[in-house]
Amino acid sequence: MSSFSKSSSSVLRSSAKPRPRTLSPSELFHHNRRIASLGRTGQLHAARQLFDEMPIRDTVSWNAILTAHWHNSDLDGSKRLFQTMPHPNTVSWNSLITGCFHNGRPQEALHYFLNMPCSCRNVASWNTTISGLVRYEHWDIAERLFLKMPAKNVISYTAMIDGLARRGEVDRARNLFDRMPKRNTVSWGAIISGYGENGLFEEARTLFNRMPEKNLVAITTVITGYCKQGRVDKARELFDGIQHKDLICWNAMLSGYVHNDHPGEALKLFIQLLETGMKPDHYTLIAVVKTCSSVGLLQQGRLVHAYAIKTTNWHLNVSLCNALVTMYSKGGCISDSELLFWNIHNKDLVSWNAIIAAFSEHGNQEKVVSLFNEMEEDGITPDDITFLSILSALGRPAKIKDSLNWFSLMISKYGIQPKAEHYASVVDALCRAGHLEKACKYVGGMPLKARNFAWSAILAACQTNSHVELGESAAKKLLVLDSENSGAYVALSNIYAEAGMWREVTKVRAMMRQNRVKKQPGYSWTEISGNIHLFLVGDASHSEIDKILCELEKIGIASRA
DNA sequence: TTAGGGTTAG
Repeated sequence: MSSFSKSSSSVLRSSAKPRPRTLSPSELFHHNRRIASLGRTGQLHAARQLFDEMPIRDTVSWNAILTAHWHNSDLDGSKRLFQTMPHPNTVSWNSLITGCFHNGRPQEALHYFLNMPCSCRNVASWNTTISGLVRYEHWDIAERLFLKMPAKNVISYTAMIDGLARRGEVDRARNLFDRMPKRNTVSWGAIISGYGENGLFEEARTLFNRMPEKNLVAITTVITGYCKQGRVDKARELFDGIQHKDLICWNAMLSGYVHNDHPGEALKLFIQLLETGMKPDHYTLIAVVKTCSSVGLLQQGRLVHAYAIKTTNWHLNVSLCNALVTMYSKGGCISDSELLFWNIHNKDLVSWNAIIAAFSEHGNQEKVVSLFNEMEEDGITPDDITFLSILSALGRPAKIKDSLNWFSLMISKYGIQPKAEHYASVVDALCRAGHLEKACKYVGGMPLKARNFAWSAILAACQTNSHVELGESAAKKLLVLDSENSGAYVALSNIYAEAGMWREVTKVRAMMRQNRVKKQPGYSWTEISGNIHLFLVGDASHSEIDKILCELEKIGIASRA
């Protein structure tokens, strides 16, 4: 009865053409393709509507809608479809496994793989599972499956090579590469990238030279390798030689400039990229935001933020948000930083580290600690970088007891091995609190690698406290570790000058000349209405220097004399 | 319709 009334009312309501009761094979094919494409482009609702309205469906239609659901973060929807679909095939199982991996559920993916009928498994099922496990760093199970799989193809070998290299076992990866029956450009790319990831740039370059057909992916890997070595000019040479560059390649060069502190080149390259008509993605924008961050171009950074909001319809990438949180903080706008942070839907460890570092740099100790607690309540486990921000915050103003407590908590409760920077933060706190002797004793118990930072902190403290004797000893220890440390010479010379020990000042300067040490001049800059104003110590070349000095005099930090 | 390599954030 109800079905009768439903259909009759729809007949009465609709003046449109009656819905066809079947589809031709070609129509079915096109409907299936449309569902897949809508699913891939984030239009799950439209995909589902089309699927629901289809008078007939085949397994391909079911697989397409199943994939569309997990593609749009609805893994449970995919699972329901899988249970109700009439004839699940190998592709249905494989798609579900892929969906589990894509939605952060590697255990479930493995469960489906192990429970699928053996007759149903094909080489893609094995490969999907192995590469997914590798992505989640479940190395041992991945390797066990690889050894167990009945017929390996070039994709299986490549997935395993990638896995071994990511695990840091690049020699084993190379061994597998040498033994694999057939190689293609992807396998070559995987091993070259593996060497690059492990910092073995020479090996990467040698293999690249031997590669039979050098494609864009391999060239991009080598560009990244050069940039990681700091050889941006070599990277640029390679980049300029590419005829048809894609966006990833542009992004690699761009972030190479950013990481090597060449903001001017980065911005020039970004403009060139825009001139090609290519549309920047979040990788591009992260590089630009970092550039703005490093040179204080807050207004331009805001424009990038607005552009990202507009082009993604507010679905901002989390890494880009993290970079923006840092940018606003470095630009002095901590409130914008915080506002943006709380609006990130899927905050990750880096997001929390970014906001904690922001408040740490702004000297807000209470906020740093309260954010740390909220982070834990949110189920995020802190890492060494989180603790670095906390320790750094507790040094200004110095809270010795807290600093030492957090330091031991980091080791005992969280199992994090302190790095040089952590020790340096504690030493810095001790120095700032005036406990210079205690700080020196503390350095004695530190690993050798960490001492460089620590002696620098002590030396700086000696300078502010005019502690000549300790300063001398700290500088000597630092210079034994790093004879070209210009900061050490300058600090020592300043300590002597402050104490009126001019003969010693002359000696230090002579030592600097002898060791050919040069002090890099320190610049500062600010951005006003899009113009950059650059300042150097003792520099009076600014067009409005008189006004500037007048203002500085008013606030008591300069004299026009 | 399912599987492998290159560019990210603190």
